[in-house]
Amino acid sequence: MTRRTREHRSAAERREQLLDAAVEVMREGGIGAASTRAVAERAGLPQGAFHYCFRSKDELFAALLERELNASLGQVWDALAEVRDMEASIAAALRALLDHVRSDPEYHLLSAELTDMAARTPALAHVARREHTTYVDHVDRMLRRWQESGGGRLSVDSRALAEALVAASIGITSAWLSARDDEAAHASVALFSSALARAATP
Amino acid sequence: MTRRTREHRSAAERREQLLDAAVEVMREGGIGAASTRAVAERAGLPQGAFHYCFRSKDELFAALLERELNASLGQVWDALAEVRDMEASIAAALRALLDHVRSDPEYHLLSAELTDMAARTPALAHVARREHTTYVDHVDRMLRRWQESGGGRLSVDSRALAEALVAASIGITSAWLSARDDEAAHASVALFSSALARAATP
DNA sequence: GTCTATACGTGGATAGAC
DNA sequence: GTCTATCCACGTATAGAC
Repeated sequence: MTRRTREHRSAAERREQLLDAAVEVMREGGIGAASTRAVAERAGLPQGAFHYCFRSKDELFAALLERELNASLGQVWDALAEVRDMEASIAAALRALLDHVRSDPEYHLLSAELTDMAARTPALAHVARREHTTYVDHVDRMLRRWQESGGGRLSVDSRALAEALVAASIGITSAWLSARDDEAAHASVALFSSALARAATP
Repeated sequence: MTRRTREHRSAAERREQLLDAAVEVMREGGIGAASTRAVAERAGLPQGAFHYCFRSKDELFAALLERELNASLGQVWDALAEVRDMEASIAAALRALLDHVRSDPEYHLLSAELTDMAARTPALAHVARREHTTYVDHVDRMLRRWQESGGGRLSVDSRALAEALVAASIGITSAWLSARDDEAAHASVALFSSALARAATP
């Protein structure tokens, strides 16, 4: 006497369920692996369910970008505001990020793929843009907080430094994902921390 | 009296023709758009032609990676060896790279996508790795040439600096592709040039 | 070598029963 | 809201004619 019908769930819940499933599938096989069938099956739903949660596959991608790209990688930068020594705090942030990437490469590979896709798709380009701006804003805020709470004074524009820190973190991440060279990555972290901290503080 | 049969070309030529077509198609629609049909059609060949030039689509991807990822972006770094002022020469290289990206964003978007794909695919991961290493090697060589030809002495390991320069260039490129913010990109170029040059020379 | 035709699978999306 | 069945377009690959 198995139950033939599924629990009744709200559309919103179903959407989340499908988005989670989409991430799982994509982590393993990239964006290309995320067919509506594969995603629905992973979510434990029949394929038809897909289309009363999302009008189309494109709609799922849009929702996914909104949800995932804003996923808080930001917190690795929070230490910036707290530690007094700029070099040490940059190094800590970059190392934390690198640890995160090394512990979950598939996710970061996916994240890169999603960013690419957003940048290429006219209808989604604004998401890529906004996400990047938000990220830089956050780092900028941490830098200004550090300054205001008496850590010291920056000799460069805080936003320019934030932009460079974000670029450095993307570069280190992406280099590691290609080469998987721990030593090289740590050397880059050290060099960037020392160089940027010295350039940014008097 | 139109000709019914096509010129007879060597398999090698056909392969190049298909690879060129694949790049064109992918520039416009990303990797996903490159079906064997689309590629063959773009090359002006019947779809069946695909399979006596490449055993499978995977084989085309492998060939494409070998050909495109080694495509010489390297030359933008050649100035490193020639200019005496380290900060100026780093800035020149990064600016040249940025100009290249701005003049052909689709190609660089594709390049990023190909790198991602290579990193994710076990059978191709070594290509991603080798390509990155080759790139860093090249920058490293330029730095040592600069040193040997009397430009000055580096106070850091040349390879570590090369690694950081490559990471910086990837980060700046990728940030620009997402945000399309010229001002931010130029600010990053300036900051990296000044910070890294000062850290690397006594 | 070159091309046509075709087999066969997969994917997105819909109609309509429950 | 939930699910099944199905349509149709597209994708890869192959067989075999020329």
